[in-house]
Parts: sequence; C-alpha cells; structure tokens
Amino acid sequence: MIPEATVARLPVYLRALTALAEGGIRTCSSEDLASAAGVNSAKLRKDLSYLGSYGTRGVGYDVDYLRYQIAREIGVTHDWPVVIVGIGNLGHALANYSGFRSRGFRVVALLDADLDRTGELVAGVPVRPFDDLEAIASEHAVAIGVIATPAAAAQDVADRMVAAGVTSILNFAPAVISVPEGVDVRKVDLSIELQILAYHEQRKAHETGREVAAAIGGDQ
Amino acid sequence: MIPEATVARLPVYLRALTALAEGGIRTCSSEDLASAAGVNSAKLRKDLSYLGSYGTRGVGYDVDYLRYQIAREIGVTHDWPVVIVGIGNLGHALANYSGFRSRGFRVVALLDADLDRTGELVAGVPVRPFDDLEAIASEHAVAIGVIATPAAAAQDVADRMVAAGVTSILNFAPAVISVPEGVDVRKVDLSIELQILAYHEQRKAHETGREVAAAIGGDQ
DNA sequence: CTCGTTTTGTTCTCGCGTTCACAAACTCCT
DNA sequence: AGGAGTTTGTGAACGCGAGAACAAAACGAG
Ligand SMILES: NC(=O)c1ccc[n+]([C@@H]2O[C@H](COP(=O)([O-])OP(=O)(O)OC[C@H]3O[C@@H](n4cnc5c(N)ncnc54)[C@H](O)[C@@H]3O)[C@@H](O)[C@H]2O)c1
Ligand SMILES: NC(=O)c1ccc[n+]([C@@H]2O[C@H](COP(=O)([O-])OP(=O)(O)OC[C@H]3O[C@@H](n4cnc5c(N)ncnc54)[C@H](O)[C@@H]3O)[C@@H](O)[C@H]2O)c1
Repeated sequence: MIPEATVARLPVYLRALTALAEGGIRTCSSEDLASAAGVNSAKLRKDLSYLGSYGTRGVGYDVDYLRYQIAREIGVTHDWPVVIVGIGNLGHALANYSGFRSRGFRVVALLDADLDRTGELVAGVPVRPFDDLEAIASEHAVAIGVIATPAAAAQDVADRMVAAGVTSILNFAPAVISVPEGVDVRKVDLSIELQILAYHEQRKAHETGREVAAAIGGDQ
Repeated sequence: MIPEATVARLPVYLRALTALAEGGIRTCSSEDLASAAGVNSAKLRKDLSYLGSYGTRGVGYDVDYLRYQIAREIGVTHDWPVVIVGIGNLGHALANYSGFRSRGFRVVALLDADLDRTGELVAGVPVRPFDDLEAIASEHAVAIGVIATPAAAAQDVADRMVAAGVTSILNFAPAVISVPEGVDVRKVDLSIELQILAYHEQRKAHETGREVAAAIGGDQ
C-alpha cells in the first residue's frame, strides 16, 4: 500500500517531529519539516499524502497530531519486544543503547552461545544461553530479532529465530542470510558503507588528479 | 559513471568472492556468485558489465581476478585512514571491530571530547582529545570520518571534520547533518531499521487478523 | 573443422520513485 | 464579505533500476 521508499523515510520524519516538539514548536509547514528531515518538501508532502490528509492548507501540520499519525502507521504506539543474539562488542553497545526504549522497542533478552557470559548483566538485563531462545520468544511473543554474532553463525541463528516464531530480523553480521517467505530481513553493514564512501572518495581523488594534471599539462 | 545502486552492491560481491576464494573455489558462474551474494544473476552480470568484461563466456569468472578488479574499482586495494569520534558504547565496539582492518580501512585515531577518556587504550589505539582532530587529519591525510557521538554533537563534529579536510562521513548519530557540496555523508540508523521492520510486522499482524476475522465472520 | 552446450554481455521493456507545477483550500486583513 | 497571500495535496513528466530475453562468444566432443 505505502511505497517502500516512503516507509523508509517515515521514521526520519518521526524523529524530526519529535525534535521540533521538544523545541516547543506546535505547528510546521512541509518546508520546515522537510528541511529538518533533510528531504525535498514535495517528496515529504507526497509521502505524507499516502497516510491521509493530516495537514491544513495555508497553515501546515500540527506537530503532535502528525507525530501520532506517523507513529500509528509505523506501529510504534506500543513497544515491540526484541531479542539480541551475540553479546560481544557490538551486542554490548546495542544492549546499552537508550534509543531502543525511547523509540518503541524493549529488549526482553540477551542471548549468547558462550556459556561463560551467562548471568552477566548488561544494562540491567542478564545474558542467557542461546538455547533459551524458544522459551523466551514464545513467552514474550517476540517478533523481532537482532543478530550480532560472527558471520559464520548468522545463518544458524536466523534459522533458530525463524523456528522460534521471529518474523523480522535485523542482521549486523556481514553475511547473506536466507529465510522463508514472510520473514523480513534487513542488514546493517559497516564495511559496505565505508567501501561505498571509499569508492566516491577515490573518484574525487581521480577528479582532482585529472584537474591538476590538466592544469599542469595544459589541454590534452 | 557506475550507477549508485551498483556501487552499493559491489562490496557485497567482493565479500561473496572472498568467501568463495576461502572455500578454495577458483572459478564461478554468475549464477554461483549471484546466489552467494543474494541477488539475481541478471542483475549481477549487468553490474559487472559496468566495470568491463572480466568473465569468459561459457566458463564464468576467475574468482581472484574478479575480486581484484572489484577491489580496484571500489578503491580498497590500499588502506584508507579513518578517525572515529565519540568513544562511548558504540565507539568502543567500532574500535574493536576487526572487519575494519580486513576490508581496507585503518583506524588512525580515536577521539572523544570527554578528557577523562584521554589515554585509554581501545584495541591498542589510545583515545585522544577531540581537539587533536586537525593535527591528526592533516598528518595522516584522513579523508573518512566516523561519528559515534550523541545526536546533539553530530553537526558540530561534522563541521570540524569538514574543516579538517574530511570529505566522507559515516554518521551513526540519529541526526540529519548538513555538509558542503563535495562531502559525502552516509548514515546508519538502528532505530530506523527497527521501525521499518515494525511497520511490516504490524502489517503482517493486520493481515492475519483480517484472515482470522474473515474465517470467523465468513464472507464479508 | 563443425556442431551442440554453456554462459556471458547487452538490449529492451516495465514499473517505481522523484520532482515539478498547479489547482484547491484555508487564513487573515481590510 | 471579499481578496490577497500561504500552503497542502496530487496529476503528470521524467529518469533510473530491475528483470526477462537473446545474441555473441568460448569450449569440448566427435
Ligand atoms: N564490533 C563492531 O563494531 C561491528 C561493526 C559492524 C559489524 N559487526 C559484526 O557484528 C558481529 C558481532 O561483532 P562483535 O565485534 O560483537 O563480535 P564478538 O566476537 O565480540 O561477539 C560475537 C558474540 O557472538 C557470540 N556467538 C558466537 N556464535 C554464536 C551463536 N551461534 N549463537 C549465539 N551467540 C554466538 C559469541 O560468544 C560472542 O559473544 C560480527 O559479525 C561483526 O562482523 C561488528
Ligand atoms: N550504542 C548503540 O548501540 C547505538 C546504536 C545506534 C546508534 N547509536 C548512536 O550512536 C551514538 C553514540 O552512542 P553511544 O551509545 O556510544 O553513546 P555514549 O554516550 O556511550 O557515547 C558518546 C561518546 O561521545 C562523546 N562525545 C560527546 N560529545 C562529543 C563531542 N562534541 N565531540 C567528541 N566526542 C563527544 C562522549 O564523551 C561519549 O564518550 C549516539 O548518537 C547513539 O544514538 C548508538
């Protein structure tokens, strides 16, 4: 129904609206919100039009009202239980991340295959054995899982999650994981992001190099 | 020259090729590589065709040769120096991330505004005051910077980075940062990813709900 | 050497997303 | 009340990316 590209931007608008609300702003135009969200105002209006007509012509949008409508559309008016698997460097950072709670997610369990970690408290939540996954998933009706294990373990963890009823996975491991139809996977990959930056950086360098060469060597 | 969508997939191919090479495979077809990378084989071939004709019809691609060609195109045949700013929960995880080094990046400095952190060793690299940014950037010719500070500090840090000569920024803070033309910014945002998953999760739930309602209520 | 098999590289078509441009709708001032 | 000024919501044009389909090229068997 709502285009995927729009869905990916709604959370950005939500964050921008929250920032505006915290700044005491009650009403904003599409131009204001667009610049706060870093997008084009026409795109913003078109995106919002998929949700309904929540603005007032000649006036703009009511910040709190629009915020609620977007939150409702995304589905973050209530908290989602989340499990994190793989409590190493990254898992610790994720578990300590306050943005989880404030944006509609609740970490209900931290799981790790390394039994030496069992019982360790991270941000007040105890680390439990990976084998507890099924029990926790069914007890808390967990639909969203986060994978922060090494790449080699990612597919196995994903399979276990799916078997336990998880239908959305956020994967931080640099590995392609395959899941049955109906299960969503999103991946976050630091090295891919850096490599994309490196590609553009290299092109900039070539560009400058050519300009310099042209300046020195004259017209070629 | 190369479409942006293709650039974003080249690192994935590179990783898949590395995995194949480690498995002792010397040659692969577009079908093999595509399934290892999780994409369609037609798309893969089209992507590779932007780089040149590095395959052999009827045979496939030489794994090592293709790997080198992609690495060269991305610009990761030599290491890129990187600075990380904000050595909190996430910054620690990033500094400890071994995938940095193995994929063409070298952390040359860890910076934090909190002077209590100065001197702390993280993965063998000492944390230094944020004000050392300019000196480090010019000494190591740093072009790529990573922001892992709170959102409120992100724009300031970005401005200082740009002034120090950084032209590519990877931003982990949940904030829109604006930079001059010629500077690239990529953002990684955990909560946005989770919210996208939540949206689809909610839709799945509605879908099931409707099916259940239809099954109970009969044809409506 | 020739023919069949395999697999690449490329052309073509379709659909999605972005952006422009403007009519409709609302407010405020006179 | 009416007109001027704003700002939304959307229709239409355009460009890019995905995928199917196929021709060209390499290889091996006979
Ligand atoms: N550290 C970072 O900043 C960073 C950045 C980007 C991506 N990543 C990726 O995230 C993943 C985790 O990185 P890390 O630095 O935290 O690694 P890590 O080695 O510190 O932690 C991995 C954890 O996963 C656990 N584990 C291993 N196999 C498991 C299994 N089958 N089930 C459950 N738990 C298991 C280990 O016991 C360990 O605690 C890696 O795939 C890495 O490539 C890390
Ligand atoms: N922890 C996570 O897993 C996680 C996940 C996603 C996003 N994030 C985001 O990453 C950022 C960092 O998260 P964190 O959990 O590491 O926070 P943190 O508070 O643990 O660390 C932030 C660090 O930045 C330093 N800092 C503050 N202002 C600075 C400045 N102006 N210049 C230099 N350094 C400065 C602080 O001293 C601190 O060490 C936040 O924006 C957070 O929203 C974190």
